[in-house]
Amino acid sequence: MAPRTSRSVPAGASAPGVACCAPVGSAAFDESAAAELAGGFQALADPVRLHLLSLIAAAGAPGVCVCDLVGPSGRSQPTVSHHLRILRDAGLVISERRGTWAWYTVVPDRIAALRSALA
Amino acid sequence: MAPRTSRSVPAGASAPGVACCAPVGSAAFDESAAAELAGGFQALADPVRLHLLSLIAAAGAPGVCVCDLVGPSGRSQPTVSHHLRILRDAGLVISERRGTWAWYTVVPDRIAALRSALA
DNA sequence: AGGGTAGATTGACGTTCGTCGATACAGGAG
DNA sequence: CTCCTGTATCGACGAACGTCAATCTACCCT
Repeated sequence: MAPRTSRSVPAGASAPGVACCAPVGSAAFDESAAAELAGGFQALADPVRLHLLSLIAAAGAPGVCVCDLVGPSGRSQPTVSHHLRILRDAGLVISERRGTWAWYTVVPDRIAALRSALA
Repeated sequence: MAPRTSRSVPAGASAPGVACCAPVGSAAFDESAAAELAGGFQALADPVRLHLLSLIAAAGAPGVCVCDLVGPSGRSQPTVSHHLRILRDAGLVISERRGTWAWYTVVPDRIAALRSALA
């Protein structure tokens, strides 16, 4: 029993031990929204990126120069650039060139969107 | 210049255009905390797991039977079991056997902890 | 123009991930 | 006890990830 397709035991579920499969009800969000959110969380799913993001966020409005991120991260400069690109592609930070240097700033709205998804 | 080790332009930084590297200040969190958080976010970094978690969360206190998760996820039963194990290892859900079936419930505190990390 | 530096890109390597089929492990039904 | 069903584990495979050395591009300074 329990026809393994979507819900089973539609209403009854009174017999003890046969009460499988409560009505899950709302399927929450669709598949594209899940992929969207997962992409955001995937950008956070790395200690180095989390560290970089915290450093950028702690700098506030002026942002942080990449030259101040390579050292604390303990990774090579290309690796830091790679992670910053992932954070930027995820919409969590934005980059701006000021002269020779590149400055990164957080996107609070994007972070808030991910936070609100964990309601 | 900019000795690429930790912060650069230690004091001077007076010449125009040489003002790189603002003081990042607080290093936010240490490395082990970053790994801890990253592990939590990594569990969320998959559309299937996000979908499963939303289904489990929508069920509330009674939880959800696995037999009701395989269908909506669109994945095979072993794959669903694999993802549920990852969610459980991350502390986001807990599993309980009721007779033949396994029921999953969310751990609100753990989710709240991840949400608060996105301050 | 020429030199020097900050940052991004490329290519390669080993590791981890997501997926499934096959199989093993429960626990109820007869 | 013996079937049967729901769930977890195992093994394997292709894809994606994190990392670095080497290289390239953009920009400032002289």
